[in-house]
This record gives sequence, C-alpha cells and structure tokens, in this order.
Amino acid sequence: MTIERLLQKLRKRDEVSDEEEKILREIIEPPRSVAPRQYLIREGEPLTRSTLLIEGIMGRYKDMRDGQRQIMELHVAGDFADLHGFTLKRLDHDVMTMTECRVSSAPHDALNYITEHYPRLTRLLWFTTNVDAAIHRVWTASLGRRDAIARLAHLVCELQQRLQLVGLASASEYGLPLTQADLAECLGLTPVHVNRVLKELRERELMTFRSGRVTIYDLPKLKRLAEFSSDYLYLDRRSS
Amino acid sequence: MTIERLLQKLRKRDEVSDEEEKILREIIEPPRSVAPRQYLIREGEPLTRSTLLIEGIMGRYKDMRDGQRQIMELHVAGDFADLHGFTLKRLDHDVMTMTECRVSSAPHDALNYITEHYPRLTRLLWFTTNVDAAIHRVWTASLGRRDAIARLAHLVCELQQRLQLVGLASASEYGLPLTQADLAECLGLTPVHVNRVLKELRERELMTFRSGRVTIYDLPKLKRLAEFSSDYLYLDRRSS
DNA sequence: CGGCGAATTGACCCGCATCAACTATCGTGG
DNA sequence: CCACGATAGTTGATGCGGGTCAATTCGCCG
Repeated sequence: MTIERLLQKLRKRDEVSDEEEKILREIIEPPRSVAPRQYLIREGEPLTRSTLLIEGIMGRYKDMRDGQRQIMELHVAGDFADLHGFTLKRLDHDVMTMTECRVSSAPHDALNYITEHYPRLTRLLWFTTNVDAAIHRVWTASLGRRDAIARLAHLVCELQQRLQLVGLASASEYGLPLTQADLAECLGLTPVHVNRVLKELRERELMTFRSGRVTIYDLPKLKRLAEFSSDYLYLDRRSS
Repeated sequence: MTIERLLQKLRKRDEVSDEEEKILREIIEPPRSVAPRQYLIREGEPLTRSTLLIEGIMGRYKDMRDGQRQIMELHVAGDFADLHGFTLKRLDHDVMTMTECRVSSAPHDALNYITEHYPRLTRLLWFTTNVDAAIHRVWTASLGRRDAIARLAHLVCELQQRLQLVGLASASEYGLPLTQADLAECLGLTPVHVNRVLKELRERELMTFRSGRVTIYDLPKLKRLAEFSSDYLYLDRRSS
C-alpha cells in the first residue's frame, strides 16, 4: 500500500510493464506521516524531489495580499502533488496537507533517470501532469461561468470520480474530511455562502455533506446540475 | 521565422543544443495560414499532431450548455497550442484562432521519437506544458479571488510579459487584436462590464485598449493593482 | 450613404459578500 | 462530571459588484 493506488490509476490509462513498475518502486522512498494543515512546499522554494500522496488529502494554495486564499487543486491518494516541480524546479504555489497524510518522495535525480531510460514511462508521467492541467481548466471554467450551486456540485462530482478511481468512493458516498471553509477556498466563495448552498442541495435531496462525509442521493441529477462530464479526467485507455 | 520564437522562449529557460535545435526544425512541418475565428481543434477529436503558433493569437475554449464560453488560455507566437495533446491524445476543450494566424504542426510520431532519443529536450517540452498549467492556476486564482478591475489588469500584465518574451511587446504597448467580448470570455465577465472596467482603467490613467492595441501608462502601478508577479511564467534559467 | 459589428452608456436587478449573532460539537483540565 | 474555550456550522439583515436589458454611438467597409 505505497504506490498501489498510483499504479492502479496509471494502469487505467495505459499499460505499465513489470520493468516499469519495478523502477517506479525503486525510486519511491519509504512513506512518512504528515500532520494536518502542514505546508509541504512553499512557493518559490527550490525542489529536488516530488511528493506522492499515499493517503489523505492535500491542496495546492495561492495566497492573496489581503489574506484570501484560493485552492487550485485537491489531491487524493495516488496523486503526485508536485510532479510538475520536476521540470519547474520551484512552484508558483504552496502545497499543504488538508488532513493527516502519508506521503513518499521521488528524488528528481531518479525521475531524470527515468526520462533517460524509460521513454514510455516518461510519457505516462508527463500525461499525469497534463491531467492536472485539465483539472485546472475545468476549475477555471467553473469559477468563470458556473453559479455557486453548480460549482459545488461539480467539485463533489469530480472528487467522487477521482476517489472512485482509487477505490475510495462509491456512487453514493465518500469520506471528505474538509471544512466548509476549505470548500469555500476551492470554489471562490465565502464559507457562509457554501453553507447556504449545501443547505439548498440538502433540501433539493441531491446530496449532503456532514462530518467529513459526502452522501449523494441522486448522482445523475447532481451531474446534470453541475454540467459534469468526466472526459477531462481522461479515464479511458489511450491509443499510444 | 518559423520556430525562431519558440527557440527564443526555450533558450530563456534552458540551453538548447545545436543537435536539439536541428531535430526540432526537422519535425516541424511547413507553416500554413488560418483565418480568424476558425476552430483548429474540437473537444474530443483524436489527435495525431501538435500545433505550433508562429504568428497571431489563439485561444483555448470551453463551451457551456447555455451558450456561454470560457477561454482558459490565450496563446501567442512561439507557443504550442496543444502540446498537451501529445500525451492526452484528445483535448477537453476547443482550440480556435482569434486572429489571422500562421501555424505549423509537429506530428506525434516525431515527438515520440524525441522522447526516445532526446531526454533533455523531452524535459524541456514537458516543462512548457507545465508552464501552461501554471498559467491556468493563475487564471483560476484570478477568477476566484480578484475583482473585475484587477482581473483585467492581470491579464494585460501577463500578455505584456509573454509578448515581450518573444519581442512583440514593449513595456508600454503591444498589439492585441481582440474584442472586448473576447476579453470578457477570458475574465468570466460580460462584455458590458469589461467596457466599464476599461473605462475606469483609462480614467485612472493606467492603460487604454483601443483598436486592437494596449497602451500602458504606468506598468508598475498596473502590476500592483493586479497583484502581478511574473514568477509563474518561469522566465529564469532552470538549474537542471 | 447605408449597413453592421463593436463599443458605450444608463436603469434596474440579483447572486453572493458582509456583518453579526447564535448554536453545535468536541477536546481538555479543574 | 461539568465548565470552558475553541472551532465549525447556521441563520438573518443588509449592501454591493457585476449581470441584464435596451438604446445609442462609433468605426469601418462596400
């Protein structure tokens, strides 16, 4: 249970040979625990390794001058939180644990070695950073063009899909140990308004979010409300 | 004047050897012209080549059910508009010319060849897709947490910086042949409100946008208003 | 001169923010 | 065991930024 979820996700998209699996296992360091609400990476700091999230939830944050924050992406088990740091060498945002997490690292030297000797695996890792970008695009569209209720519904659908992919969600519920204020920081809303929107979703009998758990009563309706399509998560096999 | 601007940008970030330049030149096909407002790529369609923008402006679009659109990124000369398509094999958005454009293509087979034989160049191309993602993140933060005037100012600063990088902008002006409605689709606003915000920027003597040209009167003040820092464009040399 | 898309401006409206008070939950120490 | 303090959630009253609708004007081209 270290890189299993990562492999599970990669294999949904493309084949991973035994040799590729072996080299991946070799470069991933032993996991360690991190307390909730800890900064793993600060904006601008030089990076020499990338972080694989084994368990828990992490977020990519940007701080604004006035103390407001925007979360740009949430990470779940099996995600690299900062694989883009491998080519960027520093980040334009912070990375923080939202909950208690278990994480491992992949040294950039080792990733470099992969790019020198495993081109297919390299393309697959590149692919995963491009899926992160696709998620960014959907969030951009949400913030630009969806109203508060559709935005929240979309986030709930996205996490359902991504958590299901690694066996952590069913069609009707999953654990999401975040606060309403966290959701507000994802959605470009205030905590107060998130609360009101959750109330409306509850009253419309679409879903509830209580004590760190999402319960979905009618997923198809929720998806329709959110105008959600999972295409952007690239869950099907690639031809290449 | 085909891949010159691309090389110019890449060399700002890292070295490109003669051999790497040679292979890049070989895989890029001869440029062709495309009229304004033409779809180059439609969401979901299978891709076998990636598009290098030689001249003009292109945009990445998402359409919403109700006919609204959100632009997720603008591309300028020297950008690959869909290099992410190389690993994704289809896109989650449309790509459209905003102006008359000159474009070339790089077949995915040839890019594959690069990943097999030129790991350093591969990392550099991977890097450029990660910068696109960084741009997405900044737009996300803009839409989530900046008000209309700061959002518009930020976009103007970003384009100034990116166009300057390829020699198409000075500190005080650059050509930007878009309509106010185009800007609205970037900024998650209505054309009417973009108009009002432009008026305010004019009256505060920060900048003007008229007949396809941005004129900046006070770039430092504009950057302060926008809370703009160019860090996310990764313009400095990487250590790797 | 006429036509058409883009820009401009005014009047009015609404979704979400703001401010403030109150409740619920839970861990901690006396 | 209860008092407490802290954090999260809930609700109401009010205000504002940006949307909507509609009428003009501008600029360009035929």
